[in-house]
Amino acid sequence: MNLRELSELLGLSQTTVSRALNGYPEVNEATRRKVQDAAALHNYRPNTRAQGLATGRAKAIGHVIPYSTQHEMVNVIFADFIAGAGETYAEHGYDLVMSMVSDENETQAYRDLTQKGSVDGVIVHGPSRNDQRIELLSELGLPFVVHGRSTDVAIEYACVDVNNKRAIERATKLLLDLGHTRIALVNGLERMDFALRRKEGYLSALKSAGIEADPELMRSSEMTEPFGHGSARDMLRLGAPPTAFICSSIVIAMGVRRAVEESDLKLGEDVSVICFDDAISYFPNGDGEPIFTATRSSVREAGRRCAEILLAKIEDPTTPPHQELWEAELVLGRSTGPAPRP
Amino acid sequence: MNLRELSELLGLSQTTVSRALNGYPEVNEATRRKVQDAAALHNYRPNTRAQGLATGRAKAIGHVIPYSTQHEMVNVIFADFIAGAGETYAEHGYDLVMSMVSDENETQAYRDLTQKGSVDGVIVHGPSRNDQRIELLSELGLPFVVHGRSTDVAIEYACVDVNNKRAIERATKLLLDLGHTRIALVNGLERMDFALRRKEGYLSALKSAGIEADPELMRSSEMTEPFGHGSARDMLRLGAPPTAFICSSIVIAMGVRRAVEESDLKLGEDVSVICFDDAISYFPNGDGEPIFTATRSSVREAGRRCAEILLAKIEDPTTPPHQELWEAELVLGRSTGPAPRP
DNA sequence: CCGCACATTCAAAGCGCTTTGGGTAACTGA
DNA sequence: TCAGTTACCCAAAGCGCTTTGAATGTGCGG
Repeated sequence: MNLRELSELLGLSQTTVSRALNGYPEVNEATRRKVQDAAALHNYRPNTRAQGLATGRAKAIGHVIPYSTQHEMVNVIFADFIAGAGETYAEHGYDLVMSMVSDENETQAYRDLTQKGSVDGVIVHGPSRNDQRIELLSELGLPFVVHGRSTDVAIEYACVDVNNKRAIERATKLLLDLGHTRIALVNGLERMDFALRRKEGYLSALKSAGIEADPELMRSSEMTEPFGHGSARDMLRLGAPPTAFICSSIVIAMGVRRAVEESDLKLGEDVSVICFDDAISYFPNGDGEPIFTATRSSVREAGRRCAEILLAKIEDPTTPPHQELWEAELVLGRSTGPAPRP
Repeated sequence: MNLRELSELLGLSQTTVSRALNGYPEVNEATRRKVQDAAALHNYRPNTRAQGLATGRAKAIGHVIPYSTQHEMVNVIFADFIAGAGETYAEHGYDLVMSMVSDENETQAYRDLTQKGSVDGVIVHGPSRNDQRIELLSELGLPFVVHGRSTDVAIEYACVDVNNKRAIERATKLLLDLGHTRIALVNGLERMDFALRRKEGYLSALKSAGIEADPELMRSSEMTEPFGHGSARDMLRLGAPPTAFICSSIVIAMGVRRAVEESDLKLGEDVSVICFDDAISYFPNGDGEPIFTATRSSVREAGRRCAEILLAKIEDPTTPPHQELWEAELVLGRSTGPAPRP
């Protein structure tokens, strides 16, 4: 059933039917009612492509996901973000289109997306320092919101980010206050902006305490469980092992915990762990009392918020770039305790 | 730059330009070259919506994701599946569109998708027993592939599934052979077809060994870490605790391990664990020797395969529904050992 | 030199929708 | 009664592409 058929059925023009359904005022309420009923009855839904072609809007938001053996973009965190954003899209009648592209084609992918007109805007994931995509997108004039931030970018852009530096600074401070001096940082890939900022926070807290950072206690990589495990295992074998770990993700923390337990050490006693908890739905940080002491900020909520900001920007392109910086809460769990006596 | 502009620029008709770019034979090779060069130079990309409207194909595959507080569809496993499917889509020039819908609207969502013509086909996720979506989709004539299977569905449909029953049957058998008799099953939601089949495998193996299933040793829920943890903790407190666990997911297994360690028991000695390992990229089952003994089947590979089958079906609608049943491999890790002497 | 086949190219219709720019009829006030 | 509104509805253009059907030019055998 398309518009023409429906209008013929009703003995009305396409114009009137279209207007009736889209809530325009210049149509009699009785007529509108009739049209709506008929539309519902025949399960009429306007063809998106035709509608898009006519209006110039795609009613869809793009998420460009580079795939490579280097870095897994489609991960646990991403999944939760998508879930949050997706709900918001749904509420506003937008679709989510994911474009997987091999890394080297990412730039082209944004160009294509704009040219092909298949989306009204995009979300930028996993910004690195001085991320080129931001400049590209503003140049292309495609509305976008960055999940995270990018240091050293001159342009004003919309984003939602957690105060990563502050969060990890506080976490480190807490461990220092508990008497720990050998504190390890098991971080995400340091070309990611969030990882850089977290490292800054870590370093800054150590510095304030007059402690020199030990390169042996800092690792960064893809945030998987085995990475956490391997890092902790190696570090715990050092001559002067750390008594505390800061992990950039709960997934890493789970790996660290495994290594701790394998070494017959007790979490929260012999070794303290604080992680950054993105409140991932499949890895809630315990059901009652949190397992890990953590800096917490819901990535799902971030997804929702990014979507809202982007949609607002699309509805009214004159809105200035909206930046939002969230403070993570520091919640106490069972994984931290005073530094063990030497 | 659109087709008209490009053709005017070249002094050719839109017809010729379109044909040149789409590889039709009735255009002079020299002309084609010129057109292609100009297109590349001006970064011309046909507008998807217009193209879709003209051809009747959307060049996009839909994934309908119900969101509810009941069940998290967008999870770790889903993310990896999407990654696999997405790569295949990309290779074939297809986009992936995700529609989030509240549960109760799922049926309508498929209807809408068909009507709106925004996708050429869909993937059905997480089929339950006698899943209504299958009938609906064949009725609607929208090509689809099911990831998993649905017991009690009369219609022939395309799917890619793992032999869940057989896999868990073998896993249970292994534990029985190792001398375990109190074997727990920590399963996914039993309205999911895969969970049902796994339970069948579990029960069938127990039965063959003449062991009666104990309801206290069977749990099923959303497959989160805390669920695994809680289940194992409770069961280990029983008068006759299990000496082995079968977990429907590596995520559950991680929770079980936590509970085991909290009880000061040793994994692979006091308690054995076998899990179903979907080879999720963020939770590889160890880097060298697997952590968990596991029945393994890559969900990402399944994503790829589902996509291929679906695209083939779309290219040639006459292809009969292709069903594919994979056997999971049973790989030995460090989490299993002989049953402890009582 | 003619007629025919073939190779190229083009104009125009159509995909299903929105929206512009009228129309027509009914209603208003003088 | 009549001009001026107002309310309602419509025909047609246009979004950017593909594709049908026709036109043009070219080369060939006769």
